[in-house]
Formats: sequence, C-alpha cells, structure tokens
Amino acid sequence: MRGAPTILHLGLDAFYAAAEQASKPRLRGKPVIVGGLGPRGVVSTASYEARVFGVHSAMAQARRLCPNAAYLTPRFSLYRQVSDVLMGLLARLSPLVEPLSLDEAFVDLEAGGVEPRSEAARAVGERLRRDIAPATGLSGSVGLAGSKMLAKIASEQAKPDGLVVIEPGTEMALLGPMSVRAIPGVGPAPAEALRRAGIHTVAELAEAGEAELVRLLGKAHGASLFALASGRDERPVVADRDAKSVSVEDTSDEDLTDRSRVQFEVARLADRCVERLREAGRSGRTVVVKVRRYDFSTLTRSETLRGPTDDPSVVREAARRLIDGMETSEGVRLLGVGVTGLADYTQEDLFAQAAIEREALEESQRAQDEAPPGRPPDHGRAPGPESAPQGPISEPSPGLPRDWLPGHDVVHAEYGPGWVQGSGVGRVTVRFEQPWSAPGRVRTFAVDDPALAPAEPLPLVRPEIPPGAPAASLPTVDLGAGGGVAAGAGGSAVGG
DNA sequence: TCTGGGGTCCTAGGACCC
DNA sequence: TCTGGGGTCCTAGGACCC
Repeated sequence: MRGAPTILHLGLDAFYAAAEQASKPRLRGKPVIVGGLGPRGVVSTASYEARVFGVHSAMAQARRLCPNAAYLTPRFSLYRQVSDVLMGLLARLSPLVEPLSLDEAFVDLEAGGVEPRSEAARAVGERLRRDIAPATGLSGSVGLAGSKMLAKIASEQAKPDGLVVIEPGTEMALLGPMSVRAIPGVGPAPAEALRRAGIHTVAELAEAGEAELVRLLGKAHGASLFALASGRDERPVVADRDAKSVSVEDTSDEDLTDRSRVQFEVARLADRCVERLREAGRSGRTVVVKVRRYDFSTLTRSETLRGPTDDPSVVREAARRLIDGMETSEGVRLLGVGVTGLADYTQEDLFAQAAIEREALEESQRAQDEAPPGRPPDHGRAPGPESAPQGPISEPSPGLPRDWLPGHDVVHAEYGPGWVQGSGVGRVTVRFEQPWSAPGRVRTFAVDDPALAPAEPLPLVRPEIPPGAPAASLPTVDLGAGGGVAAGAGGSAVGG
C-alpha cells in the first residue's frame, strides 16, 4: 500500500460493443450486443443502451430481453488493433504496464517517474483519458490508488467514462461497507460460503480474522483474502508476463454423439491450437483435451510429452489418444484442445523440421479423407497453414455458399465499404457506412453477388492523409489478404 | 442466469526420488 | 528389507476473471 495513489487501472467502457458503435454510425446510441448469436451463443459485451434492458456479459437469453438490439459477430482483429494503440499510450506513461486483457491494464506511475502525490497522479490520469478518445475513438475509465486492488475498484466506480482517486488513508472507510463480492477473486462460490458464516461485508471479512477465513476458503484464498480485506496489497505491477497456456475450444450447435465426428473435431482443434502456439513463437509439453458433456459435466485429460513441441501431428496424435480414452457416447456439447508447459520455441534442425512438415501434410490429407460423411466439404475456412496464402487474384469459388456474418466488413464494387446487417434465404443485407461517415443506408443482394466481397475492418479513427498524397487509398486495419477497400472511399466523408 | 471462449491460479492425490 | 519425510512432477478438477 503506497502513500500516494500512483497505481493506475484503466478499462475501456463496454469495449467490444463500443468499438462496434464507433465503427458503425447507425448503431450509435442504440442497443448493441456483441455475441449472443447462434443457438448456444452468449453475450460477450452489451452496450450501455442494451444493459438498460438487463442484458449483461455471459448471458444466454438476451434475445428475450432485448429483441431489437443489433446482434453482431465479434471482430477480434479490430479489437486487437485498438488494444495495441491503447497499450502504446500506456507505455508512454511508464515502463511498468501490466495488461489484464485487450482493454484493461495496470500502470505503475511511480516507475514512470510521476511524482508520488495525488495531484500529479490525477493529472496523468486525466490526460490519459483525454488522449484515449482521439487515439482509439473510444472512452475509458481510470482508477488511481495506492494498490492494485483499490485501483481496480476505483476504475469500476468510475465507469463509464470517469476517473476516481482513492486517497490513501480513506480506503478502509470506503471498503468496509462494500460487499465481499467487490474484492476481485470473490466469486459466487466463496461469497456463498462466507454468507453461511454470516460474513457479508469487507469489514466483516477483516474482523473474522485470518484463521477463520483459511478454515472457510482454504489456505491460499483465505490468507490472501484476509490481507486484501485488511487493506494490505503489496502485489507489484508486472510487465511482460509470458502466457502459460494456449487453448481453443468449440461448443457445437447440437450435441455430438458420433465417435468419428468427435475425433475429427478434436483433430481440427489440435491444428488450430498449434497454429496459435506457433503464432506466439512458443512450444508446449503438455497436451490437454477437454470435453463438456450433454449434462454439462466437464472432463479433462492431459498427457505430458518428453519435450516441448509445436508439431501439429504430435499434438494431434496426443489429443487423439486422450479423446479415445474418454466417454462421449451420450453426447458432447463442447470439445477443447490446449497446450501448457510452454517453452520459447527453439528452431529444430532443418531435417527434423522438414520431416515434420511432410508428416503434417500427409496427416491433414488423411484427415480429409477420413472426414465423416454428412459434413459439408469445407466452406471457406482454411484447413491448414498450407492453404492460407491467397493473393488478390483468388476469387471466391462460385457456387460455394459464403458465410455473411452479421457485423462483418464487406466491400461492394459500386457502393464501397459497408457491413453485413443480416442474411438469410439467399440474400444478404448490407449497410453502407464507415466509421467517419454519416449513418448509411441498407441494400440487399443475392448472397453470391459477385460485386460483394469480404473486407478487413476499417480503423475507428480516420487515418491522417499526408498533404499532397492521393486521397484515395485508405489503409485497412490489417494488411492481410483481400483488402481492396480503396475504391471510391475518398469522397464520402462527413465528419472530421 | 440452462450456462461462450480464452486465460489464470489453487487443491489434492499419487508416483517417484533422495 | 522396512520405514519415514520432503520435494517435485503429473494429473484432474474447480473457481474466478474479462
């Protein structure tokens, strides 16, 4: 606990939903829900307008409460882009920045040379809030306090779009009457155990004493909770924490019962997991398979290899052995594959590498041959790294239905950039607008209209156009394939 | 509140080694 | 050959967070 509020916690407000509203002028001021699509989808983030209806994160039945909201598919490439900008702003404040998620971080202002006084810390926080809007197009809330826990509680109180400083010396008066749930780490299960023991507030936690809390909640939880409730929190802000695991999982729209289908899906998940592992430049030693059954009971099985690997076929085979030892006959709603025990990737010798790639290729061909019947051949999603690169010439194969996901970006040869508002019965409705344009109008096309193509997200903040540069080509967020957004984008701006 | 997806940390038992 | 304690690794499950 510091004598000055020099630990800063920042969180963007309703991040994903706010990013969608910044992106889509027509949705500003309206209920927007990211996620919640599909028979088993849950809400990822609800805009403040949607929260009025009682919609919140992780909720399954949002549609009943808020049928008129815009339900959108998440666009993680955009959120990551915004996150990079945000973390860049924070890095200017201090070398000690600890990201907690894409939109949340702790910053140690003292390590950044900020004078350890309330006024100085507050000034930095206020400037940060002012800088966030023009840099990201979004708003954030800032908490400042003498410890991580209090800074986080402060920024929670500051939401939306505010700043709260907890002055050292005032924290116990503030904390005491709060519910035990206000302390990060106290979820439903510990809260219930505490309630049965007659403990409801933070003050009662501190009065209960460490021994009692350890008895109720176990050694680690009890001890750390007692310290936090007593206002003791010396946890440092830690930058550059390495990830400890990588995993992917998928809930199917309907429970899977067919054994070969389960095996096939596990192999695909293993490939996706390794893809992500490799992107992170890591390798892992323990392969984990997760199964959630029809009744929501959850099983995991793991296998530790002799050494770390980032070889798709090795991970796939381990996952296959694990799933083969698991009971799935009554129906599986979720399958997952993960890798833990991560090590920094070390380039193996070239022969081994070549052999591995060859094997992976053969394996993926085998997997394709083994694909169980009844499954569409493969719409659009690349089955493996070898088919990934696609130049500007790659046309969408005619006849194959494309997924037009609500909220995703498209570009039309005549009307320019827009986003999918909805699709069905062979038609897709697109709203033509950009982050910096006035609200746009919708048009409807056949799903296979050749003039319509998927596109990368546009940045939320209009990029500066250097004086003298041609006003056309606006950059897209990702420099990946398929861009081609430029045509006609120059003239239609309104704001700015 | 019939419950996603990506993570983190903790607990507890058993194997194994010294 | 028996007994014991401590440390570490592995496995499985559970709780929490965003």
